[in-house]
Amino acid sequence: MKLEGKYNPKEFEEKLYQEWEEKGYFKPSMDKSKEPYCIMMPPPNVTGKLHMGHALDDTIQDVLIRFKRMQGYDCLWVPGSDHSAISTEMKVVQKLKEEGKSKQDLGREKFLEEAWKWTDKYGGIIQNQQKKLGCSCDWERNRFTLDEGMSDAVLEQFVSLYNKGLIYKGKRMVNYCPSCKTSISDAEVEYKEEASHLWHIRYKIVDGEGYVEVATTRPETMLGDTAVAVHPSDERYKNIIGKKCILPIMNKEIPIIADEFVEKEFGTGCVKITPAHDMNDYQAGLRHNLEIIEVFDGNNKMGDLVPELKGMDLLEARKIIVKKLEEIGALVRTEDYVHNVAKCERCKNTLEPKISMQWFVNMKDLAKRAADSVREGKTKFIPKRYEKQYFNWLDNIQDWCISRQLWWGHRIPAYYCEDCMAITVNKTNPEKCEKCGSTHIRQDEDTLDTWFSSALWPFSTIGWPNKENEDYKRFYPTNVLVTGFDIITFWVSRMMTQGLEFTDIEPFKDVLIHGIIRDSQGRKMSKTLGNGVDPLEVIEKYGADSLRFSVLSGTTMGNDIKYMPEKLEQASNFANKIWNAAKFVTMNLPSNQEIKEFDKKVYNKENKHNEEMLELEDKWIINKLQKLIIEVTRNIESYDLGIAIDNIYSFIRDEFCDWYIEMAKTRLYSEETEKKVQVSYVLINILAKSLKLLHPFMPFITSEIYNVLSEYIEDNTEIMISKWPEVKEIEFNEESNIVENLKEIIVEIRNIRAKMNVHPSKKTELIFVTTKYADEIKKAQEFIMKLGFGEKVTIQSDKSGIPENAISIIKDGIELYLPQNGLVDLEEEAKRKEEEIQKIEFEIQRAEKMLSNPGFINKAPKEKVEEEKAKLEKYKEMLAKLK
RNA sequence: GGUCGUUUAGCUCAGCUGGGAGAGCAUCUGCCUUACAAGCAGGGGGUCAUAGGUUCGAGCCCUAUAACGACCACCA
Repeated sequence: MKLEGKYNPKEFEEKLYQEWEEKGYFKPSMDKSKEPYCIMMPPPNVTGKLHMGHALDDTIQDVLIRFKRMQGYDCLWVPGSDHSAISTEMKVVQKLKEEGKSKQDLGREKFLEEAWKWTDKYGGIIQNQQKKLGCSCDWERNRFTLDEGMSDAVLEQFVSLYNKGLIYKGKRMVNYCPSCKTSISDAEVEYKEEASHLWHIRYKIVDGEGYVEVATTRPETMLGDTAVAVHPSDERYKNIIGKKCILPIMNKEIPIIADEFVEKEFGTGCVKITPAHDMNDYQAGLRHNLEIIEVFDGNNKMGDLVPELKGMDLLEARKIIVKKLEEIGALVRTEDYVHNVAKCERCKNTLEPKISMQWFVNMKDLAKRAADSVREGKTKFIPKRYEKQYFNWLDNIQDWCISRQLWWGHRIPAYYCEDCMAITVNKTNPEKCEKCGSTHIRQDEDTLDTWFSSALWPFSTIGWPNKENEDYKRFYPTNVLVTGFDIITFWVSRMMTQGLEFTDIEPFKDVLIHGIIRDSQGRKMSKTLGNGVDPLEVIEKYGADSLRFSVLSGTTMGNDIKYMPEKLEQASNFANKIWNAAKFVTMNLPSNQEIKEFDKKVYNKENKHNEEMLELEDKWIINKLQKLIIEVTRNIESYDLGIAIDNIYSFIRDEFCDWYIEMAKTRLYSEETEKKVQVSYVLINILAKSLKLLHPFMPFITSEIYNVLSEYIEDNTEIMISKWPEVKEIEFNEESNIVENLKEIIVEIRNIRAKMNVHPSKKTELIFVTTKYADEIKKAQEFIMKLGFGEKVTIQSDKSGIPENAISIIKDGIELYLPQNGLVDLEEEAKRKEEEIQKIEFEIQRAEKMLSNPGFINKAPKEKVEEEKAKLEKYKEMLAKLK
């Protein structure tokens, strides 16, 4: 079989994926003799579409899984999706709105029906896109966070934490999103700078002269002020502490209190305290037992403190209040001011701190344990610096607000007795109150934070809480979690806390953190900017392999990646190059039987190559490949995927295509079958092995080509289930060095010819003067002649008979002379030689300087000193020959 | 305010535990050499942000500075 036509990924990518899936290659074998390896895919939003971030995240995981699978591990990669409470509910609400309906109109049950319909309609899209990318995950184990099993896990989690006293219900100030109409956790708050004003207002002091001046960014909250605070050690205000002042508009007396949290330097050093609408004020209010007066109603409109403002929009009311303050002379001045405003991570609207009854998880001990695990190195972050981010979050953690005023999600399994008010928390719907036995019970209306369920992902996906589940027993804990740094607080830290709590072990050994993909201008890709790149369009145009290559080549874990279309060009050019190289290799082959016969002769008893079966250049490329195998294996194992793929790239392109294939041609075109078989064997094997190395990165093209090659080689399984190449001992170092020298000489010949503008058709005699390498050069003369534009290769032991004006090229142990034959400009050649001499003299100076430095001689490692000495000798010798 | 990251060729970025600066793209020169013009061969281009320090030796380690970026904190 031969490869034909041009590289066209569309012709085989889809087909191959189907074959892999049908043959069950994505599923683990559960073979006990193999070591398990497991990755849980971070679940994307169930109704989401693939974006570049997923493409990167999935590619990394697929590389690791495919690599480990080839290394002989029993691999499981579990895909899935997340119900994404807020974002999905928002989408469904939006859809209903377009139909003129509201959530409340429908009621809970009907709404959930709609949400499921929505999920069924848009769910699964991303899975198909991941298939296009080549993800080798086990789709039969695909999970959804609202699945029955996963929901059961959440119930188990909630009830267990509740029974341990780690979950409690309480009235607290939480971040409330007026747009999503739910409370959210601290992690879901984003702060954004916003230009605003600082209004300075003065409150008249009772029983005394003058005023206290406070500053606020939210004058509309002043209606709910219940105190003014100053710093206890602030000399300016010592005498008014304990006095009262009059709150304008409300015309009521509020106390002046002292509290450490006040910054003396900020503004006037006096702060108005509105416990109902500010986190700090709330805390201060608790400390000083202040009355909590809510200014806004449940819909985030003005309440009825001032009848004329009732129901008014907040900003509207602000204007009126400012105007009123101005009228009564309470407004001192207005100043432009930029400050941070809390925004909802989901909808980007401004959050409102709100006191309400919510469910919380007491995080302190859970967080400490999770942090300690990483401190003790039981779970490692790559790169390590992200551990700081993780510690920073966990070490300063607040209790986690887990209740959401949403319907789409896991409903809180708490039941209230309408008779005795007791709470029953139970996995299954209780029939009666566990305290008084009343049947008048109703379930809590709220659902749980999405992240509460995704915190269980590493084990709830494989059967937990059933600890006897085969998958759970075999694959937990998982090996590595691959995700972006933006999700460390949301997800990684929570999986760690819950994993340790429920399974007593870290849910993953490594946490591999990657950056985000930015647009070509370095901006974050976002819907609002419309600068997102659709991976599917990229696949359509360049193929999945090119996309995968482009997100990994030249990157480092943890650093952001700029999207560069040029990189896709590079990738697809590379793929095209491989395609053509493979086409060439399969073009002039002897029969596969002959090659396989040769294969049997090529290894001796010690499983080392039979030297007599191989030519010099064969040994060189084998040596190079062996080094590559070791490199790439190490690179992938240390997660240096960018380095790994670039190493493979330069081997295939620079060594195999540019040199070896060219060297191979003379033998391949020869009439002698033996030579043809020999070189074909090497070509096929080097290609096959480099394809194996490349397969985790570019699974499609490597597979398509390997299917053709496999009939010629012993290891004729499909590449994705073939064995990862191994090297016991690197062979042929010496031969490799000789070829490297010859390559340098050939480059020099080309260089001279290029400088002198010699047409390729004009050949010259190549006279080698060497005693050391005469045999090798003789063996290599055919390819030397071809690549060095020679018409004839002569090898001699001295310079006799060489014309005086011949061009000389001197390398370590090898001299080459090119008779002029009028090819070359004499002056140019003299100049070139002079430059060459200067270069060598410079090298000699450098080495001599180093070697005359006593510090270097005494302190540098011996090998290094020897190396420099050897270099000096080499250059001196070269110089002597040149002159 | 705290923590961290980045700064290397015209552009985008690599550079593993310190031991002669690399890639891709762009650019210039010459080639339709029967795998590949989506190509081949060759070339030019860098005070590795700045200033100190450690070291025989620093792009890499330490200190300070600057610019940009991220995260955390949130001061009204």
